[in-house]
Amino acid sequence: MDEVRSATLERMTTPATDWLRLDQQICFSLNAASRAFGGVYRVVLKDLGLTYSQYLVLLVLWEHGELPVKKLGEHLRLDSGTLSPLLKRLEAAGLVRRERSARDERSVEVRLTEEGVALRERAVEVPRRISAATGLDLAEVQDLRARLDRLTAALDAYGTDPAPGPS
Amino acid sequence: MDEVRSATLERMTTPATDWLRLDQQICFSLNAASRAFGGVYRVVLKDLGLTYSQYLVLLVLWEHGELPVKKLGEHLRLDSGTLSPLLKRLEAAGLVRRERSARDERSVEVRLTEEGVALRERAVEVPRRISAATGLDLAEVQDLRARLDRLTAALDAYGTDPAPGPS
DNA sequence: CTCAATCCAGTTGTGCGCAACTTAATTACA
DNA sequence: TGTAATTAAGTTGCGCACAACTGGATTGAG
Repeated sequence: MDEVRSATLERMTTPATDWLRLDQQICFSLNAASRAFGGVYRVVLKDLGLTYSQYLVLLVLWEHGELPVKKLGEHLRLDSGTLSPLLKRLEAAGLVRRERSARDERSVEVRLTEEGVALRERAVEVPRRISAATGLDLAEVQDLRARLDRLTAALDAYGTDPAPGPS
Repeated sequence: MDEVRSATLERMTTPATDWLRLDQQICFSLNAASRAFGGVYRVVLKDLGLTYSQYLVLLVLWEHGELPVKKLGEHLRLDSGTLSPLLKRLEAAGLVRRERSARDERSVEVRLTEEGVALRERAVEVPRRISAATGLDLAEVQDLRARLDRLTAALDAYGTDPAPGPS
């Protein structure tokens, strides 16, 4: 985007102040959708006694089995500041056990309890109910996911790589 | 991942357990993108001394002028439980004033201070910097916004209107 | 007019997300 | 080998989001 000096041209390009309109902000739509999802998940997960974030942790554990906190965080884009108390709550709920790795005393392995494994049976229906609430078909979901993941990658690069190209 | 034996059936009906994979969850991509945005906004808004949510409140006030808390919440999809403490902080920062409406003593009018109005000048460049970080062009942004807004509407209807069709 | 229902802002309590920090263990290198 | 740098998990502090609730103002049905 170039700087427009001339007053005449300025009328033709959108005035900078219009970019400050709420309904122009992609991030707001994103944020709103994310929170709307939260509301639906809150209802759907109520029976299981889980929050959405706790559900995500269990998804990863159901898929990958025992994992150190670090790896869990890489899958979920969360750090120990978020995960430590969350895992403590999951442990208190009897769904998960944490134990120091023997191989590396810094690391803590997180694994499902019997109860945690068993919960998967009841969680199987969750994605279907969520999918129904979105009203999206598979192709739309995959397209949207791809776009969002690219967007996330671009945003992650900000600061790290302000000029993404051959230097 | 399982080897697919009976191609015809298995292809059409993905095993329910596969729906529990993290990378199938649209909400996770959404959530991740939203948080990635948060990181960029945190950097960009640091100079202004604002959080992203505070910035959104100011966007609405810059656009609409004085508003009661209720209306503010409707624009932002937030309730008083979130807005009250947030507005208190904005007031403490000297950007906003709150006063009981004379016409309706239940209502509280939120208006910008001189300082709050002045901050707009410095905020004008924010959308440009955010836009640069996303790497999206205008058409992509608008398409994505439209999709997300439709998704939000569908999710909002969940519970309220389980069968949205002509009756 | 009356009083019950509704509405608005605010408070409380819980959980998430993240920066900044601490502690302890491991690794690297001089 | 000894020590400095790095790494992992946890803690603290802050702000946001939301459910559930309170208290006071307004509205409306009778």
